[in-house]
Amino acid sequence: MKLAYKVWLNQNGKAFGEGPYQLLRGIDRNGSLRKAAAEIGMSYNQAWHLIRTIEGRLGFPLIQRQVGGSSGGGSVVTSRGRLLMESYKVFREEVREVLEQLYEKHFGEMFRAE
Amino acid sequence: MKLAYKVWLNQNGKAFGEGPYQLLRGIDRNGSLRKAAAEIGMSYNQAWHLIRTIEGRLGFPLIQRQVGGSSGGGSVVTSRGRLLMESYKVFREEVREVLEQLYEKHFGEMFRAE
DNA sequence: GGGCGTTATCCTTATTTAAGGATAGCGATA
DNA sequence: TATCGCTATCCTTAAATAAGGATAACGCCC
Repeated sequence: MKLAYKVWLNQNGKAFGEGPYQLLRGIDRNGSLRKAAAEIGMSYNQAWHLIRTIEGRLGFPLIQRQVGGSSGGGSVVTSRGRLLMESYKVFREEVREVLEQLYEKHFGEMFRAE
Repeated sequence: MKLAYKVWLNQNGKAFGEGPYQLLRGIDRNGSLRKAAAEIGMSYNQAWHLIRTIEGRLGFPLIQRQVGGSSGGGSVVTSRGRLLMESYKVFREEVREVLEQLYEKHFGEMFRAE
């Protein structure tokens, strides 16, 4: 038995969460949405739709696109995107810690004896 | 913008969460799975499958069934079911409080100015 | 101007999950 | 023994979500 959870920002639907966070991290490392998606086992298709959708809900762009060019193009995380990404990074870690504590407090004993 | 989340116990899939909790509460009040389901807008079908599935995952019964009888039958929450229900009640409340605090801490400022 | 890899879309097909209808069986009680 | 409301299932349909193929456009660079 263990605790499971999902946490996300909501504004007319999911506006930011684990998926977008991982995607932004990958873009940051690779300079490419396509590569970032491949890296986390997500189809480019899905990744593209995801970023597009949540940008619409957030109301500001998370990445700056470069279509064409010597390397074919690429994407970089915007400053607001980076700010959100960094905040979420700390937030998710603190959430993880506190939820583990609460689980232990309320259910640890109940499910340890089995 | 606001925080959204789901928290549940997992053992070979969802083993307990908000849905089952509300269902147990309803059974406690009504003495009937059917009435409890109707009360929270869930079909009896779905409710029956839900209870059955999570009982399998938990490994112990949440309710005791009475098939037939003067009133047609009914269900009552078992003692272990009640224990789980009560623990979850407090757990979920503390989760709510702490997640609200963390959201405020990390995103309150970011999304207040808009 | 041709090549290349990326972004930008569209569209079709699976897969999963939700919804709901239908029906049998049960057993205390009147 | 007939009634009544509930549990126990099965089965079909609908809806939402995921998966993935296909293709156009773009623009630096050789």
